[in-house]
Amino acid sequence: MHTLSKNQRIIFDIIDKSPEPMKAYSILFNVQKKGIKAPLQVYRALDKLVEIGKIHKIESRNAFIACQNSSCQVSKATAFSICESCEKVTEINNSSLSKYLSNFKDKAGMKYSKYNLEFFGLCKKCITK
Amino acid sequence: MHTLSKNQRIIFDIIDKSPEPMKAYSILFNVQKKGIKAPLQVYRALDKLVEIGKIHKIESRNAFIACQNSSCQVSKATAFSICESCEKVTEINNSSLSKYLSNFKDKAGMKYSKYNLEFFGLCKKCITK
DNA sequence: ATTTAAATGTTATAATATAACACTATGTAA
DNA sequence: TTACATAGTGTTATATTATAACATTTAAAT
Repeated sequence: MHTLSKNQRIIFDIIDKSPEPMKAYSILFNVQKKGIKAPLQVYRALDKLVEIGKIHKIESRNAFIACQNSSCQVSKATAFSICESCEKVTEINNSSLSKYLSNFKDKAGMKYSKYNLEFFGLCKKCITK
Repeated sequence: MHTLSKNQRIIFDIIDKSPEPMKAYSILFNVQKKGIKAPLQVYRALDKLVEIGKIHKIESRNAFIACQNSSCQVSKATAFSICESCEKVTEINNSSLSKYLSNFKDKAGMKYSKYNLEFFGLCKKCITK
């Protein structure tokens, strides 16, 4: 198991505690009191945390959330639901979906090693508003 | 059917002719000779073109490609394959996949109106290298 | 013709991300 | 335990991506 470095730990903890995806500069602002002063320090930690699967990047939002799936060691098969009204993001952990996508082959004959899926819509709360 | 405005036409044409996804500032550079001078002119056209489904944004690359699918009027169900070596991007047009994803419901009870899927891997050419 | 909506042009600036370089800590293997 | 390699840190500067605000023009709809 990977041991997080000091900066990686600080940055993972703040993302993990956040109820919503965090943007890099918001993370930076929040960790300045802990001595992390420069964007690059944040981005380096983010890169590593993504690489080892502790966090995921929500590409359509340029934001990061902690992995919700304890068995997820690397970010090679990710799916998220995103509410376009309240911006709540949830990691989807559905074995039927992941099986379907992991086995998907298209006619171009590409060998896929990774995928990322983002669903957009309205969450339960926002539907009724 | 939507008629493109002058800037929209210029910007669509250059994306449509490009063999690979184009980034906004690369588009800007290429259309300066046609009188489009400012980033905002490009972004406004891109926004509109995405909205009407003439182009798609490849979120993981911050780049834009013309829609390959003549029946695709709006960008509400998109899937792409991306070669991580040569960066070739292809729009996937697979009815089994789109049916599966359009009908997908997860336990959170969200109502999905849109999805975007990106597969990553190596294309045929790059596998053999 | 008048009104409305959509698109344009322009300047400035915000937000996101990386390059380059010097240095420090940690793990590993002789 | 020293040497060596690898990963991580700190820092300044800068590149890249994207939007705000406001004035004006064009196109479409009544």
